[in-house]
Amino acid sequence: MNIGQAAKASGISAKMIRYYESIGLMPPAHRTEAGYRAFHEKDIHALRFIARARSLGFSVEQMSNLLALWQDRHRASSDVKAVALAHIEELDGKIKKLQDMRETLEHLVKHCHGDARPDCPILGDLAAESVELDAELTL
Amino acid sequence: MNIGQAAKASGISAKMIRYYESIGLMPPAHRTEAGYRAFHEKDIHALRFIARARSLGFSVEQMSNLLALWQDRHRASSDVKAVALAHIEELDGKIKKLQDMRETLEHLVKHCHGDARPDCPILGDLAAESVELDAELTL
DNA sequence: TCTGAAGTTTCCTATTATTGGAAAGTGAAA
DNA sequence: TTTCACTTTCCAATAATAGGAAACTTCAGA
Repeated sequence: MNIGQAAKASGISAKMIRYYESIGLMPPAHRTEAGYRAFHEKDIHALRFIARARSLGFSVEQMSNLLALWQDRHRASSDVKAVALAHIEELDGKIKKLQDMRETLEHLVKHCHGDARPDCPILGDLAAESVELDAELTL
Repeated sequence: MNIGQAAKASGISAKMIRYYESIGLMPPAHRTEAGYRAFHEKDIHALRFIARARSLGFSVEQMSNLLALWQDRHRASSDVKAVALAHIEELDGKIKKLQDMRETLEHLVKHCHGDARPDCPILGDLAAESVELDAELTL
């Protein structure tokens, strides 16, 4: 199987397959005599594993852990669960941050006329004198 | 005001202040005879504006728009509102994506014993044969 | 006035995951 | 044999930020 076919079969671009190999997430692929990478079923499985993990937002480093656990038949499911839970917390943190931003912005938008007049609380907020920072300066 | 003081007063690191200047988000700072950047109140205002916008998740490009609107006394508040609304949609998209990931992962975690045994539905899901991709290949 | 510390300058590097391109080589079919 | 699609490696770019090096400036203390 060439890299192009492996890409189609796994949903990971050829570029990224080479990249994952270069950083050691995937082991060096076998090669044909001419130097073409040759992928076997086992490799495709690993690539799909990676694709799925990526779609769940795992970083390359986390995927590296997951792959190691996956390939260790004697892993404890608690180890896997720990990685997953840590990732959930990470996701929660990001979600919270985005929701906070969204809320603030929503609030500002609600108070903006949104007409031809120039006065706008959104810009007003952005330009507000930040008293807190001044306070910090005097600490 | 030196760059270090400007950094403290605005909450933006000296590195980033130079960066924002280099990409044109901030106009070139005035210079002392020795070549040190000299910041005035007006600059600090702009930097704080940027800091606030950053904290709301606006990208450099969006901030560039907002700054232009801010400095245009005749802007229509509807223009500002449009930028903000577009950003809210962007945030919503990101939030949704993260929540979807979180949900899937939460579901998997719930079904994982999390003990010393090796069987784990999390890895099971990651390693699952992806039938959809095969189907796509035959299109 | 000299000296040293702290601040500043520019330039280069790295990060993360991904995409793009160029130049050269390979595969396969007509 | 030509041609087209594919592959190879290498280099560059993205967005926002951080780190460091070498050279220069400022300023306070001796």
